[in-house]
Amino acid sequence: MHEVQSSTVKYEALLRLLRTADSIWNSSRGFFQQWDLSPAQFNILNLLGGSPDGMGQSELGRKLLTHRSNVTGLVDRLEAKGWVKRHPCEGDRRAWRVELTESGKDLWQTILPHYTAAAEGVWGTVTQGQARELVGILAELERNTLEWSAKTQGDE
Amino acid sequence: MHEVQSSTVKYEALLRLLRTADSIWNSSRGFFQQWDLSPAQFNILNLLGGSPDGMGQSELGRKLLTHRSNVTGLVDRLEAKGWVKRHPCEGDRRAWRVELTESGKDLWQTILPHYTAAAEGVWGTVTQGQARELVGILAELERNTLEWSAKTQGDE
DNA sequence: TGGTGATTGTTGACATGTAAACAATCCAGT
DNA sequence: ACTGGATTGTTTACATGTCAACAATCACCA
Repeated sequence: MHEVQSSTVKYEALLRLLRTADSIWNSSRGFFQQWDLSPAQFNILNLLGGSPDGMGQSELGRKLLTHRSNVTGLVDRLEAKGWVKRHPCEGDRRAWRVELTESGKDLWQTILPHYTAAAEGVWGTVTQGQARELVGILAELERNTLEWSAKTQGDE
Repeated sequence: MHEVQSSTVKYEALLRLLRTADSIWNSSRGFFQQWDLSPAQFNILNLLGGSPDGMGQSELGRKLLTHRSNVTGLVDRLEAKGWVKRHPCEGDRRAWRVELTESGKDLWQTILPHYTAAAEGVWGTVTQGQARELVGILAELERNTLEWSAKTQGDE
């Protein structure tokens, strides 16, 4: 049995990566459901929770790798539920500062420990060292992806 | 400097995993665009390309980790473009066999080498051995995710 | 001051995704 | 043969995502 073609291994490893991420994302849906949140909505809460001064919608979009037009609807729905509020942004009349409301902060604080515990559980017997190494590889993948996509398609 | 809390490292590694997958998926959109395909549509072609006898829609959904109701629309659009065709399924009058058309096969064969080359490029300096190790960790993550989600939410 | 180009959030059209409900059909056990 | 439970694909309603176009505003420079 000779060495398997590198291209095949890497091609399948890439599919596996996408599949695993999909799997985790999907099962997180059931997890957040108990607080009537979608994974995407929680990501916004989580980002705002670490940002006492709030954040503009375009900035939210950049950090979550999603288009700003998508942020509009996400913030709309979170605002309707009372977890989040739009404030006018001093010094820029185009923009909003999106901030957690008091109950939004409470909700975030409630969820956070459950969330980190669940994340811990997903790793199971994988050691912290392995996790660190994985992060290193992921960083390289992301770098190459962006580089390659800039080369082929330009910046916008 | 003491050891960083394991929970923090693993929590962030998980976010990183999701983010990297998102990044790759997004830039693949630009890649497939040159053949007027979305990533999701290509995944269907790719699955059917390796399945000479075609596949039922529910089966497609299971392999792509997506709901069967979503497959309906994906196959509709691929059929409208002529890459794919629904045949009645012998022995089961509820189901379709979805198969590539001749031009669908051609398209798949055209894209495949570009696709594997791009996948290769994304890995950059990451060795095949590292890729294999990463696959092992991903498998464990997926196993734990499913296990945990079955425990918390039941099977359906 | 005025003009030009970039950035902000929104909208509309559409693709992709979930979930529940539905009719048709299959299947297993009686 | 029949009944009950599972599975198939579709439909509907809705959340999430992309993209292009838009008006308002900002930032900078001549």
